[in-house]
Amino acid sequence: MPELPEVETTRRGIEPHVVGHCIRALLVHEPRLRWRVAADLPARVAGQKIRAAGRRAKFLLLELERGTLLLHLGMSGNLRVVPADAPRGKHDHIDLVLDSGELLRFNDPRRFGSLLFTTGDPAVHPLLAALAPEPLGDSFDADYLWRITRQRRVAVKQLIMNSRLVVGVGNIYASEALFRARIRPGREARRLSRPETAHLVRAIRRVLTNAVKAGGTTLRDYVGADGTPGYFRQQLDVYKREGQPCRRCRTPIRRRVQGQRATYWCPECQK
DNA sequence: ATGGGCACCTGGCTGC
DNA sequence: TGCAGCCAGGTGCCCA
Repeated sequence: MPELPEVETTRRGIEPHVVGHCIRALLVHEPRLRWRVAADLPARVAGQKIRAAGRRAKFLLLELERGTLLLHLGMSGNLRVVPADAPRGKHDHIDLVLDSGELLRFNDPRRFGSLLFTTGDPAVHPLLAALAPEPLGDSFDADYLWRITRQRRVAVKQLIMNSRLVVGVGNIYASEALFRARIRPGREARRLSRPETAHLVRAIRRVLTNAVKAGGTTLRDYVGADGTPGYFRQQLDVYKREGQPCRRCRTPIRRRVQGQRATYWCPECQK
């Protein structure tokens, strides 16, 4: 699913439809998500105004007057703004009914997503507290990546997908960023040179930024808040391109499984 | 502390 | 056509 660019695209899409609006009702048609939706959640949020729509890592944060809704899209989730009378489809699990006549509709075939609520500071919520810096924020720089890679023997691809080290980078953009940085995904993290850590930081930031500009990557389930797909797929250099020629050197792109996830790279360009 | 593997769930696609 | 098997954008948890 949804990695940082898809979540950010969703956030930008829903923001103008929700901020300043009041929640009329929360309809939970299927509470069995990654974590069961609390039975008292509808009563707790009904009547509250949505103050802001934020994001932390891959979580969408809807800040209410008293508390914050934490929504995660999992692997296959999407959030759309639809008219209140739009017919429900398969896997439409949750509707947030707004006073505008629209609703936020959460659809998630695999139900790996989640909807949680906290009345405290969301930053200290157990699921957010241990999260690493944002890859597009100031604290994610070459010094930081250099420091956290020094003692680690894990493959660099697995390292950049570890949300305790850097958030937002999922399986697609990990492969893409490493191609851009010309680093092989299987390299031990501690073997990266100082210049390579700088290249990798720049590559991660550039790939994520470009993907946000394109509205994210749609492989199957993902659509933005207005129902349109993301267009970054056509810009992918390696992901899902096994056997196809590298866009730089024409060498066939390779695929292997690393940490139970598919990894793609160019054996010629990446060292 | 680090790292590996499993689990959670549904559905699309491939190949026999 | 049917069906088994594999694959998929995430990540918490358990174990070594």
